Amino acid sequence: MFHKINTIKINIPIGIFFITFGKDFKLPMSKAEKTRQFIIEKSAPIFNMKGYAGTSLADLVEATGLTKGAIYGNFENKDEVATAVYKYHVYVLNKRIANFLRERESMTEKLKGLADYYRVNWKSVFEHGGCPIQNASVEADDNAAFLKRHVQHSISGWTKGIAGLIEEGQKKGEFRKNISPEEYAYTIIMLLEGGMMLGKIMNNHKLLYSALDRIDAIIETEMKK
Amino acid sequence: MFHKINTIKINIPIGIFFITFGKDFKLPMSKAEKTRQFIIEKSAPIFNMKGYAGTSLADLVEATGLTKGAIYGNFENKDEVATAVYKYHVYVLNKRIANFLRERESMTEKLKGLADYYRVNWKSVFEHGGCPIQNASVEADDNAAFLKRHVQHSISGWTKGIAGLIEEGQKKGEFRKNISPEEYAYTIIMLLEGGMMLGKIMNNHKLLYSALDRIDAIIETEMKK
Amino acid sequence: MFHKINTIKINIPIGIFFITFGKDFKLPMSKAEKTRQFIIEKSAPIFNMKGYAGTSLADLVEATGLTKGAIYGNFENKDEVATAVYKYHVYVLNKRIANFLRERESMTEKLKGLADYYRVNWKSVFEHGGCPIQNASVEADDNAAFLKRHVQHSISGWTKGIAGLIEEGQKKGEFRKNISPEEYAYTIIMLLEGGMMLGKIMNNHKLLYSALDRIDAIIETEMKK
Amino acid sequence: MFHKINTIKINIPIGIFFITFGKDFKLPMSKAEKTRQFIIEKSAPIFNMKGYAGTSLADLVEATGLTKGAIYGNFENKDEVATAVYKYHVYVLNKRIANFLRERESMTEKLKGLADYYRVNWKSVFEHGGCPIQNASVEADDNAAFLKRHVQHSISGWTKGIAGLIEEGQKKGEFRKNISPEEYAYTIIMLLEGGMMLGKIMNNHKLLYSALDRIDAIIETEMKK
DNA sequence: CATGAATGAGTTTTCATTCAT
DNA sequence: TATGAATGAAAACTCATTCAT
Repeated sequence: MFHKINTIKINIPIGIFFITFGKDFKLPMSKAEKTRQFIIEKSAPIFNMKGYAGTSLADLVEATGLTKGAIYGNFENKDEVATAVYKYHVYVLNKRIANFLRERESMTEKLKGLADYYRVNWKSVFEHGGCPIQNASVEADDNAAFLKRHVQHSISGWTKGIAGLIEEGQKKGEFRKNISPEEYAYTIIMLLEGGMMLGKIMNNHKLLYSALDRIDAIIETEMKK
Repeated sequence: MFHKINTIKINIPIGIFFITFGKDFKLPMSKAEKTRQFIIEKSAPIFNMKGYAGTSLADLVEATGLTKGAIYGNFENKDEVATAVYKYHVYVLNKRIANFLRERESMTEKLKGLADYYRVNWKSVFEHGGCPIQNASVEADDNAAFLKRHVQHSISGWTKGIAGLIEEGQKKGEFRKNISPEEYAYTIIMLLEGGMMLGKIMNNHKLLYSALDRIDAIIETEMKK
Repeated sequence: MFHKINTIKINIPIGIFFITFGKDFKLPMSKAEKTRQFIIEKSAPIFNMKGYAGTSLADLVEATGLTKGAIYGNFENKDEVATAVYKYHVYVLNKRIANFLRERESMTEKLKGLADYYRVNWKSVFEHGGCPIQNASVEADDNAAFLKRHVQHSISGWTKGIAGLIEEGQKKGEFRKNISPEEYAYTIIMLLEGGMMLGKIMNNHKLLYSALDRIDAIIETEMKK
Repeated sequence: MFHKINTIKINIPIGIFFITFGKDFKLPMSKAEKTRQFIIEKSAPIFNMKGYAGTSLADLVEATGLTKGAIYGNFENKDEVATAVYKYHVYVLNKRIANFLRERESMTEKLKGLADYYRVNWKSVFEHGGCPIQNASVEADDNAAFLKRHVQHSISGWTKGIAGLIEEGQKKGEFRKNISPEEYAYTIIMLLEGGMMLGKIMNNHKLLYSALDRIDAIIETEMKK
């Protein structure tokens, strides 16, 4: 569980990603923190499926079984719930991917593992409303402006994580030295998100797979030595 | 202007895209049709920026200067306005791209022109809320279900348009015969949408450009003979 | 058809009832009169089933196939339509009962025929919303005040019709001289309306029949010599 | 006051009527229950005078001094308010009649007391919109269908109450054994409702009295031994 | 700290009515 | 006279938020 995010920030590299939340350093959670976390976890799928504007406090009351008062006791307003939920989504995604990649050793394997993660988990992702970063990205841009900087931050983080992997691979001699790690990181993310979008709306995971295959091909033909 | 879309459907190939709206066959518009069209055009940017759930009838009243009654006199409900607006967005986008590509002769040029269109127009697209297909795609999937089939239809149409171009290029000997037109069409769309998403949320059109450049590279290295 | 009700009033005794509309003296109807009459006839069942407050102009538009403008061209407002419809209901009811009683010769037969009319026609009456006088009576009293005097007038008319029958029977020696025709008229109406109300709401026409049987019994035991 | 009607049902014979609400067993009311009851009591005369379709939420806001939100916090929708109000009307009517009859000992006296109740209270009943069962009966049948089963239920209840009285009288030797209690119960109700309807719309309580007198006469000549 | 109850401004939609054509 | 199109007020209902307890 993540908590105390406003008071204590600990950056621990887990696998490839720098996770901004404690892991082995969990402080015992106060009741308030537990409720806060409970609200976040129950609200997360709702926000991801209905969007920020489409989710009402009544939805959150239903999802949590708590009262509006309880929600407002733990969050200043709906924006703050949405923000916490968004951060939670990113945290969970990062952690899951980190776990998924942990046992892969070479950077090539780790990078390809990113695509594998979605090959394995596409169904669950589709069913829970798709990629939270994509959803937030599209809605935040004009309508839920308070989310924008968080989305930017998490995309930056993701980019840095992937670029770090590539750099590591360059150091280890797996990848060519003359490629831009950041540029390839962005390319991978674009394909991932583009594939996710098409696959989900068209009810056809093969479209996502096609994007993932292209990522593999890029690694194989453009990045590997 | 487009009108009579329900009664008279004329498929005219404009450039690469088959546009489903009259062109030289415009009937004189009734007052209702004019008002309907007026509402659609004034509402279009609002819906694209605020999303379906984020746009209220009061927003439409403000944008159009008409009364709620007038809007409900011309549309059955908010869904129907949103649907008409979405179709309008797709129509306009198709028409603009068709115009943009008109003078390009080879299929290679036309295909690359698609990327060029966004190189030229990214700013205006960003300012008006981004790609309407992307926006609708993300929101329609779970929250605005009534839009989903329209989004699917327009993505299919777009795919067919691009695939048709590639086939034509294959016939003309510009492109390799052993590639799948549809698969490459989807790849191009994914890169476009992925690049659009990243470029917009990060306030950095160079990220979009990077996707567009990769489209060019794919044409050059994988498609051309 | 009835028409010109505002300009020419002809009281003709048809059977027992004095009908306030022309019968053999129909003037040729103007187009406006025809439309007016058409609106009344099509609206009549709607008002009887949904009530005055529950019937909207949209309902009338749907029922008539005409436009709101057409309705407002022929009636000053919804009240006036409702009033005309109410009068029409009363007229039709009176006429039907008059027809039903025409061939009965003795006043006893005519009086019992009133009950018979409902024994025969209860189903159709139930299906079209029940007794229009009862409906209007209940609604007019507080909510549709403009109707009240018309309801009073028609109940008076109905009372006078029945009382007239009884008087005639007294003159002919069928009925006792010492009973009050008006009082018995009211009693018959009360039983009719009470039976109608119970029968309809309980979905049980036998309750209505029970009221009708009591009317017969009263005639037999209290009125007949 | 009545409350907890859904959780605890206590049937106590009060006079002739079995009342389905606690009497000496009142639990302390929660604030919500108090507000709910407050809304019901303030809304009751409005609904009885204006009818279901004719009563708007704004009317209820005005009558209660509460906000729409407060009303919707205590009732799911307008239907539910109307239903609760109808039940309240029936409850109050039953209780008042039960009180009125309490000290009468013989069943004959109780039965005649029913007519007496209206002889005494006709004015107040007229002023508050008439008989709520009649009003609901007429409107529920076609327009406010959700009320129909409640009206049927309360008419059944009323019938059973009166029939029970008659049976008791039969047992006690007051009434003839060969009459159908239920049939006479219905006859009494019909006369009551028919008289109420005529008396109210004609602004003439003597018409109601005439129905009440006939009830007395029926008891005297047909029921009593 | 959480609840229950309320607020008031907001939502979408429908109303009776009007009026230029 | 009838239509098509609009109005503006009102309809039912929901929203995010507050606060006494």
